[in-house]
Amino acid sequence: MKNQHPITIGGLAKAANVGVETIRFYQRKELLKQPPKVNGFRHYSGEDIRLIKLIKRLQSVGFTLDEIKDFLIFDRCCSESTQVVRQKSLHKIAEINDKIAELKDVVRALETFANTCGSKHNRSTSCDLLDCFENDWACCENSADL
Amino acid sequence: MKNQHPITIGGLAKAANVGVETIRFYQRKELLKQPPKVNGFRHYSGEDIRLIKLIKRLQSVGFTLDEIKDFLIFDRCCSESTQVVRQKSLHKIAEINDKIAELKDVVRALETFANTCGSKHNRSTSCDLLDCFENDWACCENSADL
DNA sequence: CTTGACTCCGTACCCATGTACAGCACTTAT
DNA sequence: ATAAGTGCTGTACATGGGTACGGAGTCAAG
Repeated sequence: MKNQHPITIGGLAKAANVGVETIRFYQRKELLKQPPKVNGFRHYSGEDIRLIKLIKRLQSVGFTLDEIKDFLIFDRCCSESTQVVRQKSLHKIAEINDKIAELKDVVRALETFANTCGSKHNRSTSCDLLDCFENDWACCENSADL
Repeated sequence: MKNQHPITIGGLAKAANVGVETIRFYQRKELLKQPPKVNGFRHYSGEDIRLIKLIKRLQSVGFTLDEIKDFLIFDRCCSESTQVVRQKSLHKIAEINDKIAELKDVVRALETFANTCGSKHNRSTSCDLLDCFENDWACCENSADL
């Protein structure tokens, strides 16, 4: 009886749908902790699979690996008071809400573009798209710089 | 009377709040058209300022330079039918809406984390944050991979 | 006219996020 | 017993998005 073969790096890669090199890279970056080694082979757990999927998901909505690492760290290592952790979470929430608002603006601008500029033929000005964005965004001449 | 000194690359950089090198980089990448040269010096317009600010703004919400270039091109060069442009815009809108939905999930997960895990002291499990994300996200074991 | 600030062009370098590969060890099937 | 297959370590390369720099030309003020 072969003993319940453990998750090695290849299996983890397959399960989490990333390359083995990516896992090693995340370990070097300390996004993933080094798992216990048996005979020089690393043995992973189901939690590692979930963690990698979480990382990929957060990445896909615009977090950098460093940001993700921060997140995981204020969970994983409890040196910080829960107050501090709470603060950071709230801060992050605010940031994300800002981003959502920006994205909504982009959607509105694109809708305007699709409905008017993109469908009419009076394309006299050189940059309708720019106009759409500026109207729906109120950014450019007047507001503080990005 | 000094003749209305024209916008040179340095002025543009200052006005758009980017480095000179960034502007040249965008020109190499064809995100910005080459402006007319006078005595070998490029002269920019107010539209260039607005354009760079737009690029930076789009970038900050997650567009790559290539995507932005596509956008600007289906505005600028009218080789494509308005139908096609319309289609592309609608497609992009759908993508952004997906992203907004994902970001909202992240916010909910973080709120849960801040309100419960982050504030309690019963931190027995090794990864509360992971739990919060999975609960508010329904991703990990069951859904199709990312 | 000289000096300093600015421009031009080209190339090289930087950081983030991987991806590939070389060289060796260990297990397992044939 | 040997060849596949996987793992380990370490280093090198790739791509996106810039950033810096050297050497030369230009322009405007003193």
